[in-house]
Amino acid sequence: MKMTEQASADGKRKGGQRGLLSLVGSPKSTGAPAAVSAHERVYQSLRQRILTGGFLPGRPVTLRGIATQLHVSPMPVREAVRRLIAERALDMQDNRRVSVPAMTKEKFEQIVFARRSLEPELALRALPHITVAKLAEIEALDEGIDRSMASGDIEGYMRGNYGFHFAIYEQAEAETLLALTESVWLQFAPFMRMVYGRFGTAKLIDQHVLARQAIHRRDPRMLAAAIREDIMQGMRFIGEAALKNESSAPEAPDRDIIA
Amino acid sequence: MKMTEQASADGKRKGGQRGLLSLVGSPKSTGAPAAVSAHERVYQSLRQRILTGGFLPGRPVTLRGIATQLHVSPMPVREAVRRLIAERALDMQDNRRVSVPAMTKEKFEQIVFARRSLEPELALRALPHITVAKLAEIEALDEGIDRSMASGDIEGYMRGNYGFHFAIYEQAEAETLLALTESVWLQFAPFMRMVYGRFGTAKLIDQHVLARQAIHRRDPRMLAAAIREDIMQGMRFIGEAALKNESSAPEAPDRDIIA
DNA sequence: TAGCCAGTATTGTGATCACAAAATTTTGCC
DNA sequence: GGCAAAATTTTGTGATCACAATACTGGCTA
Repeated sequence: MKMTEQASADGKRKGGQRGLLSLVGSPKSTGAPAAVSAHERVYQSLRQRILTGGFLPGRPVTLRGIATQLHVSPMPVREAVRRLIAERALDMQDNRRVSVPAMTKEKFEQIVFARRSLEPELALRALPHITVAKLAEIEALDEGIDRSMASGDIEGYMRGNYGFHFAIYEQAEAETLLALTESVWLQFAPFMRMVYGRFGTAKLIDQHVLARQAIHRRDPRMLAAAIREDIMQGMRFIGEAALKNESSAPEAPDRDIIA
Repeated sequence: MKMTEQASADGKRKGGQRGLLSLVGSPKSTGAPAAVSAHERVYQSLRQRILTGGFLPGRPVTLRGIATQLHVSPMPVREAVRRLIAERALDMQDNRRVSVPAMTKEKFEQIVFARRSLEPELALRALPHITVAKLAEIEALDEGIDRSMASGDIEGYMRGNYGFHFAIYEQAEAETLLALTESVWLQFAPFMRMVYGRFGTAKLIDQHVLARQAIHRRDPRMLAAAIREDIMQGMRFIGEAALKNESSAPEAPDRDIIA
């Protein structure tokens, strides 16, 4: 964990400088060229990193550390981190230490429930709006996933999997439900990454083919079932794998959840 | 609910001062006496105000304005507002103008779906953990609601209604699902308030009695049904009332309440 | 060797300043 | 009088500083 190219570490600088750090984060969905704020770029960058498992749960994430890595002052980092804490992607302990929270059995089970409640519905709502061009995009994404699985590229797999699901869900025109689902994904992605890191992606089966077929046939019932099945299969794999070595969690000091 | 003892409104102050303004916000659930940060107090204050409909949708909420009202610098307000934006309780337009977002038909429908998906489940999970003492609390809350309804105290009604539901849901020991639900409530509360402001609370029927009976009888099925029914009845009332004068909202008078 | 304790470095928090983009008000012109 | 353009104020954003609380490190004692 080292930081290349320290900038802005020098002395006096006047406020309001923008436009540095031009190629860090890509906006979540649209390709808007508009000038986004620094904290938005920081947010997107951290978000991407969380979704691909770039943070080890429990390992502290410091404002100044991120700031230096991203060549900004601590200020925009504070706002981005605060936002991610609100989305429950990050967690601040009473130490004031910020980190990706550890997974617990209870939390995991709630996440599965939330996914099952929300995602099939999103897919259902999306179906009528998925154009053939969009379907082609989705299929390309899925083939990328297969390549990542074969080559053991965990980060690529996770990015692809997220992309696949949300390429569908985003068509639902249901921002409110989508936002809830995004929060849920942010909460389990780091854990998913840890499990894959330990057990590899080789044993994974691509459950997306059924969903692709369902979209192609415009079959709502089949699509909802496929998504539901994908969730259950994937989460069961992760859950079981994690249970396997419940034994020696190096530093999992039985954190019960205090509001 | 006003803020006595203005502090820190004077000029120059060095950084890092805590502990002024000690009795503004009450923590969300626990009665922890710990020293909470300023932005936490600001957050709780804004949150309470949003949940009781203290902000008019669309009316801009300025950082410095809130800061002055709450006797803090703009800094903790920034963090609190950022957090509420992440929870979708507030919204920032591309003008950078922050306000409570307006309700749309689509958003409303998604909120109803989310509530139906999450809240009966929370009640179900809560049931085994509700002690008789807790039930007494819940019933007292409900009786407070009746009084508020009768006297037309909209803010009291809304606070009571929130209290009633979350007194139950908090017993579910399901923080993850609870957080999702809280975000949903933050999104429809201001709209709810607007509708009640126009049509009053007199026509409301207290649907909570069934839930109270279900808890008393320890009947899970009945409890889930009662919650579901409460959601549907309440949301239908609001939805229909709002449809009635789809025309134009006649710019309600200036209300400046500090939670 | 293990345990503790002081000293140091690091971290989050809050305040304040500077600046650009908006919004708002005032002015100027027909 | 009406309205566009200019001047002013307000607002969000980012940087920097100060400070208390926490984490870390080294050396010391038993």
